[in-house]
Amino acid sequence: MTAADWQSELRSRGYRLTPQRQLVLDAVRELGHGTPDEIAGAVRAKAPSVNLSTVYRTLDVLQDVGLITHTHLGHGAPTYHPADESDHVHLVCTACDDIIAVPAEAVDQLVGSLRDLNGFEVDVTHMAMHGRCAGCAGSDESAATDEQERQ
Amino acid sequence: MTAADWQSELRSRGYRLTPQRQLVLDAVRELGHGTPDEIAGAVRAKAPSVNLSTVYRTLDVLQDVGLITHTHLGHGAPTYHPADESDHVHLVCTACDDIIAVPAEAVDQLVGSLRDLNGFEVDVTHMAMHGRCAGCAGSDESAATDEQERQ
DNA sequence: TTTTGTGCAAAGAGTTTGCAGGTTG
DNA sequence: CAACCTGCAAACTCTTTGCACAAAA
Repeated sequence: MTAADWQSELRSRGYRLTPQRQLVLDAVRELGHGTPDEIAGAVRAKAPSVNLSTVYRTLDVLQDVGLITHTHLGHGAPTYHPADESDHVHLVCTACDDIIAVPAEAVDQLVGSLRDLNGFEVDVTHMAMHGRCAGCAGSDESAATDEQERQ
Repeated sequence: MTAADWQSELRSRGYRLTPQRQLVLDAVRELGHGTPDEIAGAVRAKAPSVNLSTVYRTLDVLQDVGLITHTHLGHGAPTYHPADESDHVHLVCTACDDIIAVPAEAVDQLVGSLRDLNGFEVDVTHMAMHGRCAGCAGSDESAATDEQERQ
């Protein structure tokens, strides 16, 4: 998407073009993915005066316009990323906290069957799926289960 | 599970039996599912002096012992429920906030294919799946997409 | 020049933690 | 009576909001 594109995207929805909005969008694209806090950090590297609350408000605007989206990996802050990024599902290992991205096609069957059975249109990218990765599922079951996990 | 069962479950793990732990477990079973706050409310109906932080600590203990588990429906507080409850996946509609429970068997194929492809053992009950329910997916697409959703 | 956006500070939800005193085994 | 648990208050993370001023159209 070119600069003109996102600018007109904002304008057509009644939003104004501000340097802060450009900076936040740039930061999300630079980082690829990041929490509001990380994004604010990247923005502040260029413009130290930009406030955190502005970052939050701007993320909402950019999301409303459809330029970015967010995913919940767990209990913490969500991660924002450009909306045009290839769709993928996040698998979070509750034992080692590793995050694995798998192409959305891997869960096409699931999406299809939920649509057929319940008419429910799942957005698999919005919430991560939790479980145990290959390494942790194979190794000592009980030890890993004992770990603190508030996710 | 009988009273003796959960008592020995706690004891065998080195935990002590306290009235607070009994009350919290009872509350979770009574409610079927509830947030820490709701559970605290139910507990306080019987014992007003029980502190919220005790409820949090107790939920951790009961979960560690395997008597209860929790599910994340979205951005807010998690919901705790008895561990022996029949497994189901939660579908959360981002348009109308409706929550639909579907049997875990409905996603068996997904679990199987992720295990085969990545060796990843998904716990489908831990995180809800977001999307649009039959009613909302069918009706006015754009209007619903405009809604505020921070989940 | 009207409307929208920003910075700041304060407040809000949800959760954790240090500590002194109380309870369990 | 030793180890553990609880209540309380404070702190912490993440996010939202009211308001006065600044900037965009």
